[in-house]
Amino acid sequence: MSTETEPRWRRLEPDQRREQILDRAITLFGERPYAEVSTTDIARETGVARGLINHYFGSKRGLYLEVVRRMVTVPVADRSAVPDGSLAERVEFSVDWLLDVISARGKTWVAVLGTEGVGNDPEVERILAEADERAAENLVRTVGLRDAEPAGAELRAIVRAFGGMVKAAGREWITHGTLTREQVQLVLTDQLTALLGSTFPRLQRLE
Amino acid sequence: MSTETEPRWRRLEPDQRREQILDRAITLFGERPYAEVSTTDIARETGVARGLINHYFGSKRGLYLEVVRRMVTVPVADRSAVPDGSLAERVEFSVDWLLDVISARGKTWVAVLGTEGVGNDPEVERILAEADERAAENLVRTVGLRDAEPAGAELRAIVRAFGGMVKAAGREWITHGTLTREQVQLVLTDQLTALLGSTFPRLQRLE
DNA sequence: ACAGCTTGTTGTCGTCCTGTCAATAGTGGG
DNA sequence: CCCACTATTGACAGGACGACAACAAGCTGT
Repeated sequence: MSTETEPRWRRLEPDQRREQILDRAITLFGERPYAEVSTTDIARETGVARGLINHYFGSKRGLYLEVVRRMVTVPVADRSAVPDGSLAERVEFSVDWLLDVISARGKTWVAVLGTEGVGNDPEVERILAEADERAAENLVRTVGLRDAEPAGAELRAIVRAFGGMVKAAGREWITHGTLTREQVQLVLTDQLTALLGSTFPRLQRLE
Repeated sequence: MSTETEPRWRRLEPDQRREQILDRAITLFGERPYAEVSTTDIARETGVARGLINHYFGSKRGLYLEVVRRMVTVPVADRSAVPDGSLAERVEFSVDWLLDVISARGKTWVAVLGTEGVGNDPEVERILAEADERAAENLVRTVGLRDAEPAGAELRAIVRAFGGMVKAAGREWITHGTLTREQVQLVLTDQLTALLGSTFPRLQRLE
């Protein structure tokens, strides 16, 4: 009779375990509001002791911030595929690429950026602001406008504002189904073209 | 020696007490994230027993939903002051009115709509969706477009999307100070004019 | 003025959640 | 094969939330 010394738990690399917990947390935080998700739930579903969460992330809040950080990280566009044509063409390409990203994340993306709520949270705000900034910079470069040109700050600001419309339009498309992808594509392309080609120059003259 | 029988607590009208608690809750939820605000805090600052909160709002979550509902309620535009001129003029007027509203709420408004986070909360989402819808309807009427015209649903959808840019632009102006009110005014007016006058007609032809 | 009654308000109790920490047990290296 | 390292556990203490029964403020009718 072989004495089965089956271990009660496996010892993993810190990064692996960390990732494991983070994965479950992303799912759960995407399903219910913050307060409704207990660290006990996350631990049980991950199959680890609750204390391990605190060990890796410090606190429930720390884990939450990691989730947010992970979810809002937007991939960088492959700039080699950007056409050399007119502004309108480059804008069209960029918008299409943006919608691809949104489409790929689907409902998960909505669970992140779809819900706004009351509750001043400086940390979360900072994370989201940085993500927006990166996305805006990325878009500006992809479209081919010089970031270093005068009034670059204003340019990025209005592109960030445009980002707000991208999110809202994405929600109309993905969650509510009130607009088709083609319609969203048309609206955003039109708007961004007008913003960069017509409004932005006038904005500089305004000062 | 007059026996001072000073009551330990005053008995208020339900509506008054409710309002009192709600006021403090709005302040506190605006300062810290949901989990950091305890009902004990709210009760202490309001000067009532903690149990009273549960009596009036059922649960902490119930109180929170009331706060959200209260904060996102957008006033209705006074339509008698709307000019009869061209689309561009009416748009300009509407945007100016919108910025007045935002300006009046200031930092409080930002505390509400500024923070997005992870956490799928159907209730909150519904409240915000309804508020967006009302704001969109309101804007459409103010600008003078017939709501009943064909493709009214699409029209409201893209106006709701535009609302996302209004919020984001408002944040740039109010919190970050990266845009002036005049700049925001110009951007939003331009964008909305293009959206309604040029993009929307093409959108209908798309189907 | 006073007793009675309505109901706004309190305080406590049980349950659950979170953060800390010492103890435990996988497991790779010597 | 065994030991040291450390990933992981389990228990403990403080605190938060929701439920509920008891209490008292203040109006009402006499």
